Amino acid sequence: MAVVGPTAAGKSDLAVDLAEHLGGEVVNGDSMQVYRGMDIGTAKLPPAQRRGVPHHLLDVLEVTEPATVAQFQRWARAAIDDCRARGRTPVLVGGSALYVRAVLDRFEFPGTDRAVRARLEAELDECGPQRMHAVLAGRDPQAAARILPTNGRRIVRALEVIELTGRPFAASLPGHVYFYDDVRQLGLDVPRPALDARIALRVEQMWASGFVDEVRRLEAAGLSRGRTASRALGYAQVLRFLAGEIGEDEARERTVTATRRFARRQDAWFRRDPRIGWVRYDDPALLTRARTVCG
RNA sequence: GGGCAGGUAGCUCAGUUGGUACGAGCGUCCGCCUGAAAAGCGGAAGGUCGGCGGUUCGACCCCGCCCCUGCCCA
Repeated sequence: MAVVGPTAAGKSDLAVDLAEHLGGEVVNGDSMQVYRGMDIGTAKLPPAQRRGVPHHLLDVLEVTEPATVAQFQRWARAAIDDCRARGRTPVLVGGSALYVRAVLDRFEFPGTDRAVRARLEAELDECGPQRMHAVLAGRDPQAAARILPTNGRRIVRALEVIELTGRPFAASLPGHVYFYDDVRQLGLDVPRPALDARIALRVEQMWASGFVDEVRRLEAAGLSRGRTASRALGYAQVLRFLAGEIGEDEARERTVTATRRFARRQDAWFRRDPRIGWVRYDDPALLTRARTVCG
């Protein structure tokens, strides 16, 4: 069972409800809640609100460690297998669309290599994306055609994969085909205006709950050195505030707008997946409907 | 009542010494996305340039009046 949808839609609570009703356990499907200490800013469900339902893949990384989809895929599948082996229904919950798909769908990630990656990134810095794209076009015209010449990140990864595997890089997502036999996906549908209001409220509550102090603590533990964690919504903005680059109010406002944009991107990912059964976030019979979707 | 500053995209503002608004940031909408994905990248829609009149071949840019906003003086 998977619960997806944009941020601030109420996925975490619903996941606990479902897990209780299904006799299951929650598997986190959120790219940032995997970090220990990143609690307020990721709206991680506090232990007290988990009502005794086991949660997997929360707090498994230090903020200085990079997170990757491929590693997450292995962990999540292991957690899912573990639940099933014990006869418990895994409820994957999260808004990181790529993470969720990587777990649920037939996704295979070609390997990576620190040295190769570092070299290509250095080249990108020197030559710029346009010239790297030209190189890619020479090695894999198909991939080059699918990747914009301005997107340095994707160009580098494509070149890395080609170099490591000696094969062309697909450069496009696989189809919506499940890796598991019986998967149900529930999407929480929140109309834009309501979503925007919830995001604004959430950010306000984050600040009121001591978010800035949380970031300050994590920064002391090396947050800004973390390649992945330092980019998290809110954390990135507060780090800039702590560095004196912007004011605190500006950091908060930017967190709101960046989160709004993120929510729209999430929505775009999930809306495209025809397998998701949508339920209004404010449906009075939310749980009943959700259980219907569960089959 | 007088003076000054300003009224240009949904918002904040740039801009043209008079010749089709080059706009920018934010917002909005849409798309892409395979080891950083709460990341990265792309595209689109939006303006009768406050109103009316005048000068001019031609005004958003000049002149007059009016309206609105802010500040200052009475």
